[in-house]
Amino acid sequence: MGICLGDLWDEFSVSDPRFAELAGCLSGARVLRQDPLECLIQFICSSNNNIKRITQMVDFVSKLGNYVGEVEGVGFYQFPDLDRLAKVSEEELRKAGFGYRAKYIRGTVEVLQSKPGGGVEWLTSLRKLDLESAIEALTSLPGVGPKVAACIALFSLDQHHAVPVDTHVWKIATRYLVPELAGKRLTPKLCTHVADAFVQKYGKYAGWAQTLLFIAELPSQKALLQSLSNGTAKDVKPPKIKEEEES
DNA sequence: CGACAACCTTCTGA
DNA sequence: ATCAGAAGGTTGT
Repeated sequence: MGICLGDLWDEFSVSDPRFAELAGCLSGARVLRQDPLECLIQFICSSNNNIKRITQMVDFVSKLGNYVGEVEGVGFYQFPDLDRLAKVSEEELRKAGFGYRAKYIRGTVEVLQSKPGGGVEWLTSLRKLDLESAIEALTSLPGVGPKVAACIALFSLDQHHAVPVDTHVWKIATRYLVPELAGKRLTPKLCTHVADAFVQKYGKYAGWAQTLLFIAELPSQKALLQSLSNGTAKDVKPPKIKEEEES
């Protein structure tokens, strides 16, 4: 029954030689099956944003939930439920640095709360829909466009062939998958086109393929991959420490 | 449909 | 030191 992770990477490697080298270094990579509400809120935070700030924002939301415990000096919290999230005002979120995403979160929480059978139940029920319907439902939420919807579908709704197309994936795609589109600007239509191309090439687990290609492209991973192939992993430079001001 | 500006904030590179 | 530009997009026109 279950498909083995190794088999999956091998399968991708057959249809794409580039995978062979990547899968060697990142063979343990996998796609999480996140809690849908947590995933939704997190990816609303991610839009037009950088990883560092996204992390701060997600930390803020997490700490609204119940404290679970501490591991190696790091505190952990239960992700807040819908009712808890509903108690946070747009202003509080803005003060916490959410910017215009504050009203997206507010709006989405409100829409979810208005769902007859319950917002979380509604979200979870999207697992039973086909990808297109799930995306359509998700994009009805404020702050959720095609990219964020695809992320939620892939990372929490069992839609393994959902392919989130953002600026990174677009660059990857125009380099390896659809070179004829290089130079063009990313429109919603081309978004779909790229996603389809991924599915055509990698099949029903296309989202997993996209994820591996994507993380291999992250600067942090690139440095690591580079050092691994050089055998200089121990020479990776530590992150730069902020200089103190003299006054 | 496609193009384009606006949107919060933080960080980076020239 | 300063400042445009980008950062895992979405929305409205």
